[in-house]
Amino acid sequence: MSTSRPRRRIPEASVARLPIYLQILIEQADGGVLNISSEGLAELAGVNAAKVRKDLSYLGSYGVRGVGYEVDYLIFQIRREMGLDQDWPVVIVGGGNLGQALAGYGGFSGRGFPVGAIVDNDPAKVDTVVGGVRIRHLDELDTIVSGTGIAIGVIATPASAAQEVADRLVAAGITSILNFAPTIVTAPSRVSVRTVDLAVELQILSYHEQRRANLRSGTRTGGRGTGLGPGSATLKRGATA
Amino acid sequence: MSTSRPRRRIPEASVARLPIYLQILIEQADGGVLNISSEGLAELAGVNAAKVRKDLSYLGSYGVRGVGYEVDYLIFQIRREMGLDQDWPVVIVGGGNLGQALAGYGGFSGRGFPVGAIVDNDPAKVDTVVGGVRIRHLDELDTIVSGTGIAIGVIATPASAAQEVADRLVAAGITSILNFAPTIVTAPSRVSVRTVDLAVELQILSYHEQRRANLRSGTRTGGRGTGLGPGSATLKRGATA
DNA sequence: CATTGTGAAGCGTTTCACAGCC
DNA sequence: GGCTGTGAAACGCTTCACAATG
Repeated sequence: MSTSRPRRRIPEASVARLPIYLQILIEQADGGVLNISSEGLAELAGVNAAKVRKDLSYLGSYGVRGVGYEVDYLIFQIRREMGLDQDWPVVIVGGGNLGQALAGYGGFSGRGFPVGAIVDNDPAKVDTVVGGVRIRHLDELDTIVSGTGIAIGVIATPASAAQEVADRLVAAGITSILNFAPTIVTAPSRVSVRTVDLAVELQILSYHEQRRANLRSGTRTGGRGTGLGPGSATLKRGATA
Repeated sequence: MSTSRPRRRIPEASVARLPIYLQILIEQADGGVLNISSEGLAELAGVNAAKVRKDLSYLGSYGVRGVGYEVDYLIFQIRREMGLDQDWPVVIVGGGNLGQALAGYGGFSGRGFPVGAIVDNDPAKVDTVVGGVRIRHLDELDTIVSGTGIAIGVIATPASAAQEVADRLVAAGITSILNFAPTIVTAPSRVSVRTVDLAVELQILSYHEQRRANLRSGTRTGGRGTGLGPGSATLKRGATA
């Protein structure tokens, strides 16, 4: 019974929004809402209604003209299309601050990504328990991956270790990587890599913040003029922890 | 003379990449590299060289034909344009797992975003110390913001509290919000909001993971795990053809 | 007749390709 | 000669607008 098949390729921009719709739809379903229009969903998601319709159209024609979409059915379809009708256990590499937070944070397990394993190369961390999972040694990665079929690795190490860790994850058979280290990691094209750099997000905000400040004061900030010398740019060199 | 500001608006897509170039340039400078070509920078950033040149051109004409870009000078210019020639202290709302990790994570303070304050509404958490900062009560937000001039708020609460927290941040005078709660938060247009939903990132990976699995086998693998994930959707409705 | 699904226009981003300059 | 800076082409995403339809 091949349940599969609207196998068209969904544009990346839409793929990034479907989880957001899903989240909203689940909330609505919990609240007892049975149907929703593209307009209503758009409002809740903070986007344009036409965009919602186009996004949903990539899943198939699951709406009813004049009525809207059946919430439960849409949830089912998005889950199926996104591969969220199964759990995807992850292995977290790095038992430091961030790794511990990720392991303890219910947001992973609660949404279908249970923490299957945590590894670290620091013997002092090995065998401590975080979020109910015992930290194992990085060298056990191969065993863990082949033994559990885990497909997704999360890098929560310092930037300096990230590429090596990525290489080891790939060698162990991981096919998707979520990288929280503030550095680019590369992998063979068969492996998906996404990098989330928390400081980059703040830096983007900083740009807008600064731009508003400049607009308010009308003129350019007198501050540092022609200064060729990074006299002040010598500030903190990122001691990426 | 007159190094007046290149007051043009930088496209968002470029704004999002400049911090990445900056990171790389700082590493290069630390390694003693004095000059870099768009080609070299592109390689390190994992993007196309023309893109690098176009991105940098929004800052002004800071390259030298036939030679490349002076690393230190470029660092200085990107910092200036992004508003990173000053620190932007942040206030973290939520002293739970994620809030603690963010506070302890050197990646914020180390890159110009020191944690100026942490607040929580749980009396049990108030006065505990995280990452060297004492948690204060949420109600002190106004005092904190007006007293310190903090402009950026980080939401690290459960989804259910996020919108209310956002409202309070805005009321307190915050003008940029980085939201880690898995929900949309809205704010007046004068306030910048960015949402980082860690589970969404994993869900995007899931899509690609699942897509690869389907391509390999043609039909859906039974896989491990639960048939239907968490949540309440029980309704399935017939085949999907 | 409210609302979907979708061609087509509009717009921002990426990439090409080469003139301009050191 | 080598590399930047940038018009122009190509691309992908968003939005419009409306015919299709339960």
